[in-house]
Formats: sequence, structure tokens, C-alpha cells
Amino acid sequence: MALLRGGDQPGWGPEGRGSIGCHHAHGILKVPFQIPMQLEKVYEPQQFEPRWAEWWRNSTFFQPSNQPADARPVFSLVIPPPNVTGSLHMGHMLEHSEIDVTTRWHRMKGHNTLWLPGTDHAGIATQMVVERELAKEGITRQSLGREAFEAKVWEYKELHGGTILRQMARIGESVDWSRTRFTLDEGLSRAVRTVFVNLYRKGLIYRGPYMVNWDPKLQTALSDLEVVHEKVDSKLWHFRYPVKDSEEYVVVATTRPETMLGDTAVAINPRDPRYLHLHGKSVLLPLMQREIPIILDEMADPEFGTGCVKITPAHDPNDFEAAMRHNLPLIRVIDEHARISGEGGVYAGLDRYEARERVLADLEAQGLLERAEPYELSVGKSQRTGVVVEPMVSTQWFVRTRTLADKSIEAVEQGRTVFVPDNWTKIYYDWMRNIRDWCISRQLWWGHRIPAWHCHDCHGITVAMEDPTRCEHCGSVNIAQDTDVLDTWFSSALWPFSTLGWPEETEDLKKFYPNTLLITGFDILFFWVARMMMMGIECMGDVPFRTVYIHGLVRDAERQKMSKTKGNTVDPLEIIDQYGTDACRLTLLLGAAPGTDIVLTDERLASSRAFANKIWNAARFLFLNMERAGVEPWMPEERAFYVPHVDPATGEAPLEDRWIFSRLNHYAGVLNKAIDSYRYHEVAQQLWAFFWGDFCDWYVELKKLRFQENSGLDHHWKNILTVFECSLRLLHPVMPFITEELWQRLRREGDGRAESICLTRYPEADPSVQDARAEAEIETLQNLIGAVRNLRADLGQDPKKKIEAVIYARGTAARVAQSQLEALNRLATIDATVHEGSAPALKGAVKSSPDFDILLQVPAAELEAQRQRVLKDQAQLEKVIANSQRQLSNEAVVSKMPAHVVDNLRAKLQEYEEKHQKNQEALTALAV
RNA sequence: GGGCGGUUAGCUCAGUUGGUUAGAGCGCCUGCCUUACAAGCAGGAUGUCGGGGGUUCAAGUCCCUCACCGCCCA
Repeated sequence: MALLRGGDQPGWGPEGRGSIGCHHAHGILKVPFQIPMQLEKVYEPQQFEPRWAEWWRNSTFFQPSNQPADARPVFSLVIPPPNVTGSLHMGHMLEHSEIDVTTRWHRMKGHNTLWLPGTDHAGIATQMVVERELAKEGITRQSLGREAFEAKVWEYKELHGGTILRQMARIGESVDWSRTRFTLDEGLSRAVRTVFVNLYRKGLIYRGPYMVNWDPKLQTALSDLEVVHEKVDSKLWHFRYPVKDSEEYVVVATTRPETMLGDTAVAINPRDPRYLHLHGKSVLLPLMQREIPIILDEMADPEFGTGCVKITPAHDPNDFEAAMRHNLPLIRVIDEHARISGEGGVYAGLDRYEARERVLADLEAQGLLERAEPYELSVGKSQRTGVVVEPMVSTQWFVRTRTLADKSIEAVEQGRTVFVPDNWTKIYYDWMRNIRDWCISRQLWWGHRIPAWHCHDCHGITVAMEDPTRCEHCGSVNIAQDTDVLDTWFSSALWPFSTLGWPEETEDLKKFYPNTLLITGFDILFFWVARMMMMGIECMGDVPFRTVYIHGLVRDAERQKMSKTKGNTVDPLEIIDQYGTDACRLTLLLGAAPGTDIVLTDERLASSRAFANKIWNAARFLFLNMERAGVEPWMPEERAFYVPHVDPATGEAPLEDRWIFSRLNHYAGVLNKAIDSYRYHEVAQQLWAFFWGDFCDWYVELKKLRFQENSGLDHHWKNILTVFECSLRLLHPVMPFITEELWQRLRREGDGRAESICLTRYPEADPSVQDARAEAEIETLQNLIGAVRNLRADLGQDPKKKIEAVIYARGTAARVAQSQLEALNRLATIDATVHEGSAPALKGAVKSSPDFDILLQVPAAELEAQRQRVLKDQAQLEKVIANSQRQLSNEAVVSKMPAHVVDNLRAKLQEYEEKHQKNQEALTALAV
């Protein structure tokens, strides 16, 4: 395709098919397809979004520079890595839309901007998916063996792992694809190993037998966070334990009868006089016939149950602590499969719930079950499998979190990292202050293998950066690597720096760490954000990010949380097929007020698409009229802000131009501020208000009067194209596709502009562009037109019928009515005669305000509706006038009010009174 | 049990440090296919801002209390 010079571009004749926008830039890329100037009547994003997405994907637009000499301010952010085998859901769509708005904006602000993409290996989730796949063929991972299974998972990852990244590319996310990372990459694995070895050597990672949450289905330990608590109706059973050498028995209460098989003590509170006489004695544990001591411990709450508690150290976290304090033996009566172990006497081999029934029956038979009362308890279930977790003593690896958490708290207290919205700060503190050591080992096969080797001879542990051949303690070669892998979140915790090349001292790391921002969901505040804080501070000596923005949840039309199990999930790609990416983004962002959830409905999506359609049609209108006027594609040279071109005849810019440039300037200010403070709903809403409410509804309507055949590129066209092009740039971060599509049509080879709108400058506000007078005048014009429309609607007049009108106007209104008579007549569908000054006594259809009186020539029969309206307005006015007078007449009150409030109030009162007066006159006029 | 958030128009939600007659989108009603857009245009209706109490000249906004809903933690 040949490049075209400005002068001989096709697309301007009646044939109208050109190739505007094709160009080379530094010989890198050119727009690889034809872009006609004429637009289809209906906005069909499906027709052009994939093309731009592909073009961006193959470009270098989103690659920042890591050169030290590059002095631009840096903006950096890493993606919350989605599960590698997953696909895009609405939660991602929202999160990525917010991130994309922010990164595109920073890029347009001229910042050196990095959005780093990638995926997480998601240990448990991925292993489960693959196991489920294999199960269909009747294969278990055990039958395959570890190596073969790992190979299968990699195979699966290669096959399905790219889905989510491909989807991100399709929807045009402005990520730097050249820096894509995966948590099991070689580089990231190196980082994981380095951190593990360093922390181990510092004593911040240790191994030992402690109480953990055991998932009997997955056969692995879990961290506290991976357990979700659920309230269920159950019972509190009261057992009698006979006191040895006595007729007495103690009554203990429990929610888990089957654990009594592993009881090794009964505790009473040292301050509980009811039981003190039992101290030093022992009880004979029923069913097991084991003698166990009665001990004194604060954990026995005199207020709860009977005040006596049974202690099962191997299967309850609190009992485990008590056992440590009192040196009690641990008896594991429940095994890894949640069945009663060999220590469980006759119950051995039974499932835990079966055992519960049997224990209860047997105790009852022996008269030792005193009673059972209804009780609501909270059971811990595995986040992944939903199976009730078994608290169990097990030898696992842990991160010692106390000092890491303290430093992480301090960092936020010092303001080095800020949470938005602010309420998350407290939640973060609370969690960090009550943090427990983090169980990081998992009995899985998919993940980062723990770099520790156990010696079969001396039982010492060797932890090393390079795989050892000998035990570092005794030199034995009889060593084997630990079979466990690390919790997925361990590698995720390193993501902000491992992705930048750490532990190497890379240019990326120097440039982009700490990240400027993190945008993520509250559901992983503890799993991920908190742990990144700890690891970032520990490994890098600085926080991982300066700001954390926490977004809400996407809900369905019934306000229900979207979940696969509920089956109410919505596939973003299907939504996009139907409404387009831009409309989908806009819908999500319109709902994304900080701290609130987002409700997604078809109505909202349709309304967002309507907005995109509005932009499309505004462009279509401009382009059509450009052809008529003989105007070629044009856009202003790139600046931060613009002042309107003047009419060479008068030396002044037309009123509507001065006004729209002032409005544009205002919105640029509002938008920059809103994006900078993560107020995405406001961004979307303000764009809507400006483009639809100001640009389309008024500016374009006013400009219609100015268009002339073959006018060429006059000041009117320069102004309208400047505003339109700025609008596209303002819209671009939110609606990247439609803005690129339209912008490219205005671009011409050699006009010195960037090759894509995403590389242009985001408009800014400047006080010099503000034009209060123009704004006041247009507002007056809008009031005049509104008054007429309102009046004629009340009079039931045909909107198409031109009505004769007489207008008496004063001050600004007089000036505007005279100078903008043509606009007034056209937009109000009237034929007006304008007089300056106050109106004589009128009769007929009158609408009055302090600034003007309007008389429409209609039959007297039509006036009653209008009379009713004015009467209603009067009642309202009388109320507010009385209110204002009451406040202003009280000197004590007035003296306490700030001066500007008093002035405001006085001005308002005067305005109300004038309106009231004018209404009174109108009522007289209407009473024909 | 501890904590956090919410309750504003029929629906979903905005509402900045207390200060104009409380807003938007959708929906609804009326009239228009006015040649950019019916995915549109013009006009309109609808709110004791969850209940009660308090502070203040002034409260949707601050305080107390109650009710209901949701979430997090143990």
C-alpha cells in the first residue's frame, strides 16, 4: 500500500474510500489496514477492535525504558498474576480496566510507564485441574509417579496456559508483553530459592512439628488463610469422666466427641472454686481406659460449658498450646485420611464422623453421656476442596512472621505505603498484629520444590542455593531432597521484584522498584498484599509499592457475588462480543466508586454501548460535514491545552468556541484529578457529561449553523476538530478502541503526531483557557432555549411547528438573545423578536425570569397547564424564601456564618424574590 | 464472640471539609423517525436521605441509639 501525501488523499471525493492513517514511524510499524473516512451508520466495535488489539500487541508502544539516562518520572505496576490455567472473568475485567485506565493515563502524561503481565502457577488449583483431567482417563497422579505427573502439568500448562494472556491481548490491555513472567520461570524459581535459603540462614524459616490445618482430601497441610470458617448448627455434648479413686466424675463439654479418644488431660481453671479439690487427681478416660491428669490452666473458661475442658493436644490448636505448657503427651488418633488411627483402640479405621456416632453411642450405653445441647459452631473448611479441615500436628516448614510483620506495620505507619480506600489500613494492621507463623510447605507435586536435603545418616538438613551432593553436617552422600513444594503465595510474595530480575541487580529493578501502584481485590489482601509487604521489605529493603488501591467485587443483576458454583458468572468475552470492549469497560468503571461493589446488568451495558454509539455518530457527523466543506483530515499540533482560533473577520473567537474550550479545560482538570485519585466512576461519569451533555447536545448543535459548503479548513473547523481530537484523547484511557479508530482517521502522514493515540499527550487544564464570560453567556442561551422548550411542551405545542415569540431581555440575556438569535430560533424552534428592557404588561403564554420574559403566540385555550406549573413553582419559592429570610434576619446567626456563605445566601434570597415577582407577573399574563 | 461497611427516586448508585430548591444512569409518562445518532431528540413525574434522639443558625453529611442487610476475623 503506497503512502499518500496530504494533498492527494483519496477519501474526499464521492468514492470516499481512502487509506488515511497509514504511515511508517521510525520504520517500526504502520497501521496495517485501510481506514475509510466514512463511518458505518451503526457502531460495530467487533469490526475494528481485534485489528487494533493486534496492532498494539505487536507494537512497542507499551514498553518503557530502563535506561538510567531516561529522566522521565516512572510509573510501574505489576499485574496480580492470574492462575495460569484460568480464563478471564469479570473480576479480572474490572481490575484490568482500572489498571489500564491508570497506565494509559500515565503513559499519556509522558511518564515512563510499565505494566508488567504474567501468570501464577497456582499450585493447588492447577494440580487439582490436571488430576481431574487424568481421572477421566482413570489415571491417578500416584500411578503416574511424580516426574511423569509434573510433566503432565507442564504439558497442560503449555496447552491452556496462554488463554488468559491471549484474552488480555484481545481486549487491548496496555501491558509490556516483552516482560511477561510466570512464577515457575527459571528466573523466578531462582528468586524463590534465594529467598528460601536467605531466610533459612537468618532463622526466619524453620521446620518442625506443629499444629497445622490438614486437608484430608488433598493430603496436604494448608496455611490458616486457606481455611474458611463456616457457621453450622451442631451440638455441644457433655461427657462424664469418672475421677479415679472417687465416686465423683467431672463433666466436660465438646463439639467433637471423636477426639476424646486422644485426650491426655482435663483442665480446670485455677480460680474456679468448684473444682479446685480435684487438682492433682486424675480421671479414667472412658472407652480408652487411660488414666489422664486433671490440670490447672487458664484456658478452662468457668463461664463456658461446665468449666472443665478435655484436652486433645494432637487435634486442637488450643489444646496443643496447653499441652506444650504442661508437657502433656500427644496422641494422634486421627490420620491423614481423617480416619481413626491405630491409637484409637476399637475405633481404629473408622471415618471421623462414623467414629463420632460410635463414641456417642458407646458413652450413652455406659451412662456417661450427660446431655447434648444445640450449639452453633464454626467449622474450618479447605478453601479449595471444601472438605472439613482436620487440625493436626505435623512436621512442616514455617516462616517466622513476627519481625517481618512488625516492619510491614511500621512501613505503613510511616506512610511509605498507602492504602486506598483508607479503611483497609486498619484491616491490614489488625491482621499483621495478630499474625501467626506461615506454614509454607505443601504435600503437592506442582510448585517450587523446597531446597532442603535430609540426611539419612545424621538426620541433619542441608539448605543450599546449589543442589548439594553431601550432607553439610556429616558429609554423608546419603541425602534426599525434601518432597514438599512451597505454598503458591510464597512465590507470589516476591512478584514485585522477582519479575524485575532479582536477585540480579538489573536495570529494571533499579528503575521500577518499588512499584508505584498495586491495584487488587480485598480477597487477597492477606494472602498476597501483606506477604509482598513482608518479603519486599525483607529482601529489597523497601516496600514493594507506594500505593495499594483496593477495588470492589463484581456482582450480578441480583447483587449476588459471581461464582462458578452458583453458575451466575458472566464471560467477559461474550459480553464484549455483544457490546464491545469499550462499553464493557465503561460499564464497570461507571460502577467502580472506591469502596463499593459493581453491579453488572444488561441495561447498564446497553447504556454504555449507547454512549460509544454517540461518540461514533458524532464522528460520523463531523466526517460527513468535513466532506461537504472540503476539509481534509486535520488535528492540532500536540499541546497541553488549547485556546480557540479566532474569526479573522472579527479578531475574536465565536462564542460557542470560547465556551467549549473553557468547558474542555474544566473537564481536563476534573479528569486528571479523578484518575489520579482512583475515582474511576467519576472519570467515566465526567467523560459522559462532557461529551454527551456539552459537546453533542450543545456545541455540535450550535456549530451546525456555522457549517458551509466548501468553506475549507476555517477557524470553525479548526476549533471543532481541536475539541473533538482532545475529547478522543480524554476518552482514550477509558475507551481505547473507539478512540484509536476515530483518531486514526484524523491523522495524516507527516502531521508530526504520534503513531497511535495511546502515545499522545493527555490534555491538561490551564487557567488561561477558562472563560467565565463565555460560560455565563452560553448558560443564559441554554436558559432561554430551555424556557421556550419547557413552555411549549406545557402548552402542548407540536415541537416541529415554528412559533412566533416576543422576548424582552435584560443584561447578559439581552446581549445573548440578540447576538445568538439564529441559534435561539433554531434550537427553540421559534421565530423571535427581541426587545431590550423590561416587558410591558403581557397577556398570553408567558414564561418569565429575572433576566427575560418570553411570550409565545399560541391560542389562549392552551394556557391552563402553564398556569398550574407556575403556581406550583410559587409555592416552592415561598417556602425557600421564608427559610432564607428566617436565617438572615437573625443577627446572631449571621455573625457566626462565614462571609461567603452569607453573601451566597443573600444573593440567593434576592434571586428567589425576583423569580417570585416575575412569576406573579406571568400569572397575570396567563389569566386571559 | 470481635471488628468493618451499608441503608438516599421503581432499580443500581453518586453526593468532596456540615452551607443553593439532594443528583446521575436505567426504568416510567408525554410528544417527536427534526437527514450524526430511535443505541436518538425534546419535555415531565417520582425522595419525611432506614427508625428514634442529640449537637448546630444550618445535618443526607457530625454524635448517640435501635433495626435490618452484607463482609472480614476468631
